[in-house]
Amino acid sequence: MEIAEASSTQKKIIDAAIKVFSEKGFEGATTSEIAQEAGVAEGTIFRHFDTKKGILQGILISAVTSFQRPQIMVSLARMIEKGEDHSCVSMVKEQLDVIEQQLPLLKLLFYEAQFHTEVQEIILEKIARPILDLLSQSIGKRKNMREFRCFDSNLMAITLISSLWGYVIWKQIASEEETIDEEEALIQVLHIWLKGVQANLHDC
Amino acid sequence: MEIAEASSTQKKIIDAAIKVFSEKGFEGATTSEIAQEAGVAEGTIFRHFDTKKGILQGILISAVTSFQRPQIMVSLARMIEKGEDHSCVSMVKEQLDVIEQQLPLLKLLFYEAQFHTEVQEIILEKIARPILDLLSQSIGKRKNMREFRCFDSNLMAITLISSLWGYVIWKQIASEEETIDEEEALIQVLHIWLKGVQANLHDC
Amino acid sequence: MEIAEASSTQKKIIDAAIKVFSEKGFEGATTSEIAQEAGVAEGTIFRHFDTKKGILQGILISAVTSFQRPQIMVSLARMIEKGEDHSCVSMVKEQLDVIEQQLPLLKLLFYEAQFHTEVQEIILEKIARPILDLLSQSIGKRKNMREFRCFDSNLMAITLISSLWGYVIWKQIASEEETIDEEEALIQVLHIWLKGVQANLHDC
Amino acid sequence: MEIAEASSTQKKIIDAAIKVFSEKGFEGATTSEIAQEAGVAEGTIFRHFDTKKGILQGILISAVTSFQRPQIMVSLARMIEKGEDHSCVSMVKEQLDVIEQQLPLLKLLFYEAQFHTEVQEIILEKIARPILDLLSQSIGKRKNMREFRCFDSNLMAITLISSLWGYVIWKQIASEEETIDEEEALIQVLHIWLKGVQANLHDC
DNA sequence: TATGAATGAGCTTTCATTCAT
DNA sequence: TATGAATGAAAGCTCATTCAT
Repeated sequence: MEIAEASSTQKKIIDAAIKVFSEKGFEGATTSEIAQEAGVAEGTIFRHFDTKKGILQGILISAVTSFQRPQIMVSLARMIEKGEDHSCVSMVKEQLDVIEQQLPLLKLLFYEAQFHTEVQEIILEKIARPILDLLSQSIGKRKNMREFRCFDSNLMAITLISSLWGYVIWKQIASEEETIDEEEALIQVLHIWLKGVQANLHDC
Repeated sequence: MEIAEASSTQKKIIDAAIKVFSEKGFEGATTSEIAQEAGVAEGTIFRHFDTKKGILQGILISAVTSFQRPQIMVSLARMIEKGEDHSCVSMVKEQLDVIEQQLPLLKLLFYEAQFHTEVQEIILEKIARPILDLLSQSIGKRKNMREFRCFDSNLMAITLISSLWGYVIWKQIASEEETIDEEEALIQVLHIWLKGVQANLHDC
Repeated sequence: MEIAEASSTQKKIIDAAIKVFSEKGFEGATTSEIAQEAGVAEGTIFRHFDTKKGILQGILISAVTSFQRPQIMVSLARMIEKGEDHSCVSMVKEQLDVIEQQLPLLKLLFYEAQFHTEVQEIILEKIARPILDLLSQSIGKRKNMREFRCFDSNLMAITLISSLWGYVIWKQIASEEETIDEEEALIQVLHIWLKGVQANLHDC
Repeated sequence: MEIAEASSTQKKIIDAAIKVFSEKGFEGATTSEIAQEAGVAEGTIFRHFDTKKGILQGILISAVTSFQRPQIMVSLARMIEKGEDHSCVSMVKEQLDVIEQQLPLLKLLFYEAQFHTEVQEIILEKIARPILDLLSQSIGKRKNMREFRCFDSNLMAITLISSLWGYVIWKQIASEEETIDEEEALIQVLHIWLKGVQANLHDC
């Protein structure tokens, strides 16, 4: 399994880079630190990636695979199509925990996108757009059934995603504060959104 | 007026640093670039700030003044207390534009907060917390009047703020796309939230 | 004398670089070695020259000044115009010693010219061409007086220069061998050339 | 025929190294580039040569074979012994073209000789000295016949070689200029030298 | 106080060389 | 024997910081 082994070095570097970039930011991280974390020589990094920026793109490519159609979004879409569903909420909760673990990576990618056009384009086309489309479609179906208000579907999707995002970020920041039960909090966030987008009888 | 002059130099540096940090990020920016942008010698920077990080804190301090109780939040609080108010919406819209102009700075501060504890603390205590308290209080009043659902006030506030934040970020990213009228979009976002938090008669 | 001092750092670097490049070649030399030789910090080099190659160009520029119309060539031109002149020979000898001291630098510049177009162009236009023109003109005058053969003037000049160059190089390489007296050798080289280019009565 | 194959690999490496060294200089060339040019793995180079410098010596050894008694020098020696001979001139011309094709290699070897004693010694003993001896002997014979001036034989030989060398280099550098016919130029160079060394009746 | 040349530690990157396969 | 991934020392270069003026 030579190929597997070859790519295993690459994987080690990617994993180390995710860790170090997440902790220090892209510019704040050093290749020597990444090498050490990966347990390889610094020169080895540059046999696998042309430049330091190349590592970032490598991370992105590997991230695209796992974020392109994240399970949480599929669950959310299902929840939207079927109306609120408590079994669904617990699934969403579970998957939100996964997202939280990757929060530093996500923040890194979204932030660095400002400075690296290639990164921005890939994130937009391969991550943000597919997710948004997925949710927009589900939202559109409910709109057609007159169950959701006839607002802009994208906007409704964004409202949902950013509410969840805001909740996750807040949990991180205010970690030591007295907060309500996590599952309860998630339910409240989803309830607010669901009720917010529900159509009145005489709407539209 | 030497003091005035000194502080004017300081202001020039702060302004230049905001520009350069916003464009390149904190680590990506160089003090020499900031000096050039400010029209001062590189050494001069270090008469006003001990270290590069000191400039970031300087920015933060000057930002705290303008963000501590930003007009937009006051308007939002008023809107919450009085119920939806169209005159209020147009004010919110106006102030959201101001926010948008400072978006790079805000993103910078929020992002760098991860890596610099002092920055994080100041943002939390001087910006995030006051804003959240302001909104939470207004929300609390409506809750007491049984007009808002008896959800966690902080959570409701976060849902509102992050919906608006998400909307602003999306506008930036998807700038060239066909989007609905900005004012209409803002109204939709606020409507979703307002309806989402409104109490049913038999709630709680 | 601040200006003098500022440029003195630059001069120190140039002088050190001439020494190190001459000893190790351009690629074989390191900037750290140059810095050490110059007695400055390595970083200082890059305040004065953008890149390592920039140092080479800096050397060239300073060399152009001293080689553009080297005294030896003026003496040679005079010798050519007046016919052989023993006082002239001793002057040429003297100046040839100067050239010899700068031999490593000259070899460096001529050799590196192969790899750096900018260097090549400057050497050609600012050093080689003026020298060749100077000699060609003097040769031309004698040709017009029917005292020199009607060969190509440039070619005659090249024959002279390269004979001298060959002699100097040989002296270096075969330094420890028994060689004839230097002044005598020089006279012989010049005699060969002078007799070689002299016109017969019935020439042309 | 493993030995034959091995040596063929070695030859491929030598040929590639000549090309790459000629184009980039010794220090400027990389072993990876040589490997690629040779169509072998980088590691393979080090099965045939201990170090990078070893390749240079390998080149030198293979060059010694072809330069030790180059045909052009034999032709020149014959020309000297017999006096000017037009059939000889055209042969010299032909062989000078061969030299020109190997000019980069020759320049490389002569230049690098400065930095590598072993290279210098081999060039001196195996190339320069034999050539010089060959010409000196022929010159000596004419001197004995009172047909050449009683100058130092080595010096006369050097004058001849460097005139030709200077001519070849000049052709390269000033390639795009209007120059006289190559054969005519060569004849002029040789005429200048021949007439320059010819004895007057009452010489010595 | 403001300057900007100098600093030197530390960065990203290169490359001759090694070695398990 | 040939391979090419891995190595790590050292390269060129950057930049926050200092300090004499």
